[in-house]
Amino acid sequence: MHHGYGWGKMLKGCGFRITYAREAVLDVLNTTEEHLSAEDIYLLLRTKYPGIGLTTVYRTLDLLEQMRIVYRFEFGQDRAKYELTEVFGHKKHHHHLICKKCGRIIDYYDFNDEEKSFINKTEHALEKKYNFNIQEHLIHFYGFCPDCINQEQ
Amino acid sequence: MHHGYGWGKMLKGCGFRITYAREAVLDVLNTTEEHLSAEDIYLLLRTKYPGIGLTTVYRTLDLLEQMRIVYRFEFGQDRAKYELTEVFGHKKHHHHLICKKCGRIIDYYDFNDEEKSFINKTEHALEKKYNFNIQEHLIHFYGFCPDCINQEQ
DNA sequence: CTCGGTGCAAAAAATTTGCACTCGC
DNA sequence: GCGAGTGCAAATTTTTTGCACCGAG
Repeated sequence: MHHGYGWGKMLKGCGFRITYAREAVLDVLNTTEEHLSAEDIYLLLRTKYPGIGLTTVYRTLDLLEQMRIVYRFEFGQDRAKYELTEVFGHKKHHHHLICKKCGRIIDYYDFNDEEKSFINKTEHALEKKYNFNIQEHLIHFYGFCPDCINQEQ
Repeated sequence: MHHGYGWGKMLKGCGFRITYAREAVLDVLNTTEEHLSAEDIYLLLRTKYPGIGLTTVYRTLDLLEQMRIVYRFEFGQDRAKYELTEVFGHKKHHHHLICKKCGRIIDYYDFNDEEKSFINKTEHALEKKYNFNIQEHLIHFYGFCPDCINQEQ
């Protein structure tokens, strides 16, 4: 059985074990394009990997977040959602466009060069000014998607 | 009694009433620089405006968010936090720098013209490409603050 | 005087914890 | 075999809802 994405090595290297539940969660995350909540993952698991509890999914996601294998996002009023980081998943770095009405989330990859240089510059300036060690950023645009614009309040 | 910030007119204009509880919540939001959770606001209220329940604070914040009088933020694992929007508060538009360890939040204003033009450009491009109507953006940088860098994991 | 707004208690929703059992190494 | 990892049930935490009463307009 191969843990093709490097997370196996990553966990082992930090003294954590490779378990059935962890494989299951990572398999689901690798197999979908969607942004999944802990419960979404739990429900998707159950066919292929029966016997895993929701508690374990939460605990696994916490661990994976700490290991920087997944990102945890909070979009709007919903529950937290997770996706693999660039290093461990197959999605490149992207930002989000979120519909305030229906909650639809679009990953967008455009504008990257400009964006990258802007972000780097800002990060450096902030690190210097506030003496912070910046590790990541979050850029979300909120609005109404085409389907919701019509029936907008 | 004057509702000096325009929110009175705003609420009335939309058919909502000016109440003791709403004044109380808005007074607290106006009086602090901090990012406050519903419960923070509830606790701060109690001295000056006794008798208001936490439920009402939640309901008031929901209303104010819908009226675009407050922003609702979710930073990290914490509960949601609120602050007045530019139009109704005394803070200008800003972004956030957040410590992943202690949760400290810094508002920074010193993003330059470059940042503004980058954001505008991006918003327009996204609106065109995805047919979205974009209303706001959220930019957060996450890292470790000076106090936490030392004892970092 | 009439609803919209409110307090309280109770429910729901999301996540975390305690504990005995299991399984990776 | 030892201890990290797990499932289950129960607890917590945060937010929402039901309902009778109150007060703004």
